[in-house]
Amino acid sequence: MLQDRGDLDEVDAQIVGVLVRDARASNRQLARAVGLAESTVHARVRRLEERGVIDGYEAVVRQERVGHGLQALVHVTLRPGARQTSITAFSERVRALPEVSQLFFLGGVDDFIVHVAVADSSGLRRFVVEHLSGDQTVASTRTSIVFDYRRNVSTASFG
Amino acid sequence: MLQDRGDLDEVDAQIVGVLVRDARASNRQLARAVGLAESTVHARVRRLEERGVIDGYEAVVRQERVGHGLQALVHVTLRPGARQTSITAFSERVRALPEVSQLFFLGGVDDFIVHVAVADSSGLRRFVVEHLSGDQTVASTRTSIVFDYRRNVSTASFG
DNA sequence: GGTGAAAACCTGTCTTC
DNA sequence: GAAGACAGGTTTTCACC
Repeated sequence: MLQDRGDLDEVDAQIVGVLVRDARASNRQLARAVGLAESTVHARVRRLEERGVIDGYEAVVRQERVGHGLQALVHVTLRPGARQTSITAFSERVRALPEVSQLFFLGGVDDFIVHVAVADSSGLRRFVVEHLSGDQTVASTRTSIVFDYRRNVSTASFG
Repeated sequence: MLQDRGDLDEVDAQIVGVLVRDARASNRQLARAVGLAESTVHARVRRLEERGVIDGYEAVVRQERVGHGLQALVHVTLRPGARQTSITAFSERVRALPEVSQLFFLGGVDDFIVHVAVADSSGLRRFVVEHLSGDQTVASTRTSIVFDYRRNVSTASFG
């Protein structure tokens, strides 16, 4: 895997732009979009994957349609004495929990923000108590309900 | 689009589980994974899309490889008098900005948390000043650097 | 890098159960 | 719902530019 950053040319940027919006776009669609041959865009997509610019392709699931009607952000502060190892351990453990959809490790007042999707408020309470407050390394938590959540697949970043 | 929630059967849950991890999995791969015929999983995937369980397919881009070396979460509080309309307007405007990768609308102390990806700290400062602090409806902001960010594509949620 | 062409493979639809 | 079969599209490789 090479180590270049931010040097996507026009065409790569366009390709990424299409794939971010539709991971299943065919090479033919991509070829039309950028004005090159199918085999060429195919090679470029592969290079983007190899370089790690494209890190994978995921289906977007509406959590509320899978019985996860409630989302929350939980701010977590670890105990002041927490070592590197306990931070890593906490992070690894939490991130493996099925309720967790995202984990941010932060600089600032809070050490982590955990984005969770659960069935209802009792599921949320159970999650926080069992997996966060109950952890020895956790000093405090603060939970905010997510009313609305938007992931951006904005046009502007990529051609 | 039907309106059922959380009633995925075993097979649908497995299919979703595979597609969340690899949006480009073929019907053949899915068929093998769940032990049914290709045409059958094909029909099931379509139903999942129609029901809105699967909301789309996106390529995952490593922002740091596209010249966006710095990510931050910006907590935003709007002015107390902010009306429904100004909240909506703020949300729509911010979410369309190319630096914004996610927007959470919250209940609690903060009204919004904005996840941004920018080139560097001066880009971050510019973003916050120009698009957030500068907004009439914004009362205050608090910015935290994201040291590490994990999106979860955990096995456990889906069979 | 880019290309067209060929082979292997996959999707989408239809018919049947 | 599930399955096999088929036509048309798509991916992948390759020899050539």
